[in-house]
Amino acid sequence: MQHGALADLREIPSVVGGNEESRHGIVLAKSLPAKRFHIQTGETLYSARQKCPGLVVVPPHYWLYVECSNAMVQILREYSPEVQRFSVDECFLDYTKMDKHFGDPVKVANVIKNRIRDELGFTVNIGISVNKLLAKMAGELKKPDMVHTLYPDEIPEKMWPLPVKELIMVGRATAPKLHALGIHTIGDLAKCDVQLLESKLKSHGRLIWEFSNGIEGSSVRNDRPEMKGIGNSTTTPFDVTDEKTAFMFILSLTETVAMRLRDAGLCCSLVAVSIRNKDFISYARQRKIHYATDSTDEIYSIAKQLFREIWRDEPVRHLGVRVSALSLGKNSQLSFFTQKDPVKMKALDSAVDNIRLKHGSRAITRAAFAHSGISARSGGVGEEDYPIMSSIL
DNA sequence: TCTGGGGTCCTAGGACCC
DNA sequence: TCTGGGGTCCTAGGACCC
Repeated sequence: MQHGALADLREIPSVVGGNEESRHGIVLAKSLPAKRFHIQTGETLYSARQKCPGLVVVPPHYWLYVECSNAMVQILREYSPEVQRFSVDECFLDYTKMDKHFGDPVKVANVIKNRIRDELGFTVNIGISVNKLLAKMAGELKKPDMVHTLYPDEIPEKMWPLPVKELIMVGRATAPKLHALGIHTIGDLAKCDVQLLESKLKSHGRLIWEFSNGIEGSSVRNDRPEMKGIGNSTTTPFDVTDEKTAFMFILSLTETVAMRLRDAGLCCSLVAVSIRNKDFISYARQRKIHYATDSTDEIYSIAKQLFREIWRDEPVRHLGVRVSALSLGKNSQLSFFTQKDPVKMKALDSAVDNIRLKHGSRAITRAAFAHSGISARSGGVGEEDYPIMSSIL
């Protein structure tokens, strides 16, 4: 709207959606008017259009969302030093003792909400309570542009009547199991016998029972949690039926993963490859390596082995490469067994990284991709070129 | 013109050790 | 005609979040 768009996507049935031609055709986000047609995030654009002919579909602009997210966090930090990013569009803010400086939390929440709307141009919901779980549930109440409280004494009135699937951590698999036990609302869950839930759902049963009673005690962490793994995956634009083509996609994914790994200053000791076939069956294989590496070539070579070991010689629609068991890059243990000179490999990776950082990721690519019709780098949500990675969230 | 991509955590089973 | 118990590490798969 700030750039002169004619229609406000928020006021018409509209969705942000992926590109159907490249088999990315799902709903990523929806407007409230689109929601009234029962369009759901994650469903196919095809099905969304059936529910709402004339639906407006626009492509995503991930880096715009990141910029907006950063601007929002900047405002939040004015009101508390303890702000935890939960996702690109959600934060937790610890207001403990901050009322001495800024006053009543509900009043301040309204000020913050209005500032974000007026200064940044988008609306937010703010939920207030005594812990993160209840604050989050409060934020999910009526939208848009609202402030809600959900204090413990308000739980029976505001949270218990909701369908149990609205509770965080009750998803596609748990909801039907709860329904089978006669549990349909969050209130039903809260009044259910914990022992019974624990026997049916193990520790998850106790967790969601506690949540349904508003019990949750984690703190708002300002620092970013330690990264556990880095992965990229992609739905291929066409079914892959031969190993050679699969290896090209795996290489392009490995390029992204390894660059992110080096950008974060880390090495990995575990490599995993995942496959989804044309019937949507997924499987994966992982291997622990007894040294740590951040080399594109080394990760690629392990990923190729893993693919060979599991591929069922069938049409593939999705491929993924993921590294974990991360350690600090400095002083990394060199392997006795790699054929190539590790010092030279490191220098090569670092030279390529620097060229891409300076001149864009397309400035230098492997010759294998030339005229192949396959992107030399894949993974990531961005339609645009990646600038650099770990610095964002 | 069917069905995305990036994560974390938990559980179960097998191999191996003493 | 038999066959423990405690532990760690590794792999596969599933569930959840946004």
